[in-house]
Amino acid sequence: MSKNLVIVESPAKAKTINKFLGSDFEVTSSYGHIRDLPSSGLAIDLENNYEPIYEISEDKDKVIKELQKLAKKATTIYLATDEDREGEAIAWHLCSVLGLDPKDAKRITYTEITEKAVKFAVANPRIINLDLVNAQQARRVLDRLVGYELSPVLWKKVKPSLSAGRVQSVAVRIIVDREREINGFKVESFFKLQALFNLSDNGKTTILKAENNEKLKNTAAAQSYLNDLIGAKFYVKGTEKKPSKRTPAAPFTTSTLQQEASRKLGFSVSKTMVVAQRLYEAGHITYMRTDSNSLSETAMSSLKQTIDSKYGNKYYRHRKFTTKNESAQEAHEAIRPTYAENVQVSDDRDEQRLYELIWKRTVASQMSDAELEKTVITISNDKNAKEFYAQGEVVLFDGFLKVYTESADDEEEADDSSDVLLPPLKNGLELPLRQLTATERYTRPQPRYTEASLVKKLEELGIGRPSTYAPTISTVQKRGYIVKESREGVERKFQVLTLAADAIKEEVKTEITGSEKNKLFPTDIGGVVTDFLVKNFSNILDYGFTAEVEKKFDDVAEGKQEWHKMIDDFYQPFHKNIDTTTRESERASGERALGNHPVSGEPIIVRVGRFGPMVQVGVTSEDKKPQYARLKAQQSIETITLKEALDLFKLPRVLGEFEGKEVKANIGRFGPYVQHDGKFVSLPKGTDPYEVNLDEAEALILAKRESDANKFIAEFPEQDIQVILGRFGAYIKKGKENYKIPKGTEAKHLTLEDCLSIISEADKAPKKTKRGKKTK
DNA sequence: CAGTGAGCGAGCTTCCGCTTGACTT
Repeated sequence: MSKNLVIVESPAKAKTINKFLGSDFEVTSSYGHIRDLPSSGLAIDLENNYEPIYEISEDKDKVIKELQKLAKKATTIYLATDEDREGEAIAWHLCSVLGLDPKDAKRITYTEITEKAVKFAVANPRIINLDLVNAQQARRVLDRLVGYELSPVLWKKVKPSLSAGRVQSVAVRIIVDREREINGFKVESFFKLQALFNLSDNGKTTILKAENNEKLKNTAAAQSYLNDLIGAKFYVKGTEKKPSKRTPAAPFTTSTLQQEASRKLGFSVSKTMVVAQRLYEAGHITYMRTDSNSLSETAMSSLKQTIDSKYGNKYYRHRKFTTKNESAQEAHEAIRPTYAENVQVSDDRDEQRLYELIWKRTVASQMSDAELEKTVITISNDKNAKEFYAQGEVVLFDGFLKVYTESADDEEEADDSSDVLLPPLKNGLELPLRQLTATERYTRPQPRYTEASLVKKLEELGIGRPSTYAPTISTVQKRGYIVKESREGVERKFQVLTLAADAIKEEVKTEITGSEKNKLFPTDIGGVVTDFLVKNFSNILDYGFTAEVEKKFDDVAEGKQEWHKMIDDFYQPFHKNIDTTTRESERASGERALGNHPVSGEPIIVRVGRFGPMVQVGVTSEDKKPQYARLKAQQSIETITLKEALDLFKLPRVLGEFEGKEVKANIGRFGPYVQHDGKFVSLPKGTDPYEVNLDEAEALILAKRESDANKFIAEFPEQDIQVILGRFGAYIKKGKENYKIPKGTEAKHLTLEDCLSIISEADKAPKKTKRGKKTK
């Protein structure tokens, strides 16, 4: 039987294409890359022109055996991997594994998955583009050289197991730089003005809100401003109307989907990808790792139908979005619903919500502009030349806004002027002043990054790819360079001056400022590593480094540059720098002197030690050892003060005696605790070991005793079996193993026989094996 | 994950970019 074999990258895609091609074709997938550099060792032959030493990727043995089997049966093999640098390389690796000649192989590509496009591709194969393959090899080799030569320098000079790379190190730097910008930001206050007027219309009185963009420097300026307007009469000076319009955003790419899912649904970057993957595999959306904004012709015509029938033809507008990003490779379409007519696709709440987001964004992208009208009323007075402006904006035609509005990153205080309909007012109409306020406001530094806004920044810099944004974010957190945290704000006072009924009133109010939710903060080790790398390898840490090497990869792809030469030009100076840095550079610990101890006069320093950030008092001498203390969770060696550092030596604290035994508070490996009579009790969240008093400690000790007493529901010592009430409910413990109790079983009533049968059932079932790291 | 309360001592750690699965002997 003669058969044609088509190999794509993704199994879900294979399934779809299989439907288009008849029974003469078998479509299968490579599951991404099939060969790569082994994870241990450099695997690049430096003596032999940087020849990469590839091996079949772990866990790809089976895939390859299957491919080889199918290839043997096939008369023609089509390599249909993605149309980009990585896809071309996969096709090339497939040639070597399947014994094909790349100069003779049938390589096919298409940017939209429709029957027409796929059949056309099959009818018009080309051969492998070796220049493009070499560009990929250069990319791969450069990343390996950078990553595997830089990381060991960090092991020697900072701490073992750290990592550095072209992408992750710049990602960390972005966060570190921003944090320092925020720490160095000088907050200034100013006064903002707002006037409220009474507006009478047929006996009904409404309030007209007006502002003035003047910023008053200080309290005195605000006082004199209000003073000048005591007794003033206000008039309408003029009304101006301006039409404006808004256009919809482009359909989603991976990066914009991650940003919107974060803002609108509160999804982390990795959650978005997991949920999108499920929608993709179920056939509800197109591929979710893409950098392209464009929609296929077929998708656009089905969107037209959906919009016409749901909202009417005047809501439809044909739009073609081009991808702005220079680094985009556009091997896929934008992320869109596969069938625009489907609105409800899943019973899973997260899947359905993400799908709706994608649906709305895609549909809106083919809808008409929204037409708006902005009205500005200028208000003058009889005392001086100051003017106020009342602004309103109304939607004349909603267009795409009927379906979707993109949200913004910086959630500035809601814009008052939007959606306010201003009545037509005659010039010269008097507006009685209700009140005029000058409110103290504060300047704000740039906001901290969220996972999603970091992805946006990386994409702007051309760093990383759709398939790596989520893994990169998780790597920098796993290495301990960055933490995602929420932090509580602090109270801040602000003044409010109000002019009403010809009198000025002054008040002081308080607000909460600086609270953060799920933002990215650098750790001290992140700061130390960034400083070390910027100092010694500034070119690689440069925000533009990736963009620069990408240009060179492009030259290789276009056949204008030989790849070994390109790598050699980079590697020679880079490796020399690795050598000198290893030899000459000092160990980096971020050490900073805070001053001297107020009593003993000993020097006090902070630095990152083997177990993390710490304070050291004194230095090692013959008769004295220095004292150490760890920094608290949200403290940093960059910002801690001398006083805060000294406070850290208050632990362990002796709180007093309870039942004749000492009660101590301290912080241990598992967080803060109190210790009494040889027993440890963890402090609950919000209880500070520096503040906790004896009464609170006693209550905690008694509560722990109580829960310990209830902990053992049943015991069968003869079999070493216990039924224990744990944090997540009751469970069975035999020796060192733990066993779940089946749902619906009362733990209290378990007999020894019940336990034994649960245990033997569990032992029979296949054990969940953890996805282990490669072992040789 | 099922309950702990230190302080390595030999050998390993690490990159970026494609893609999903999680076994028989």
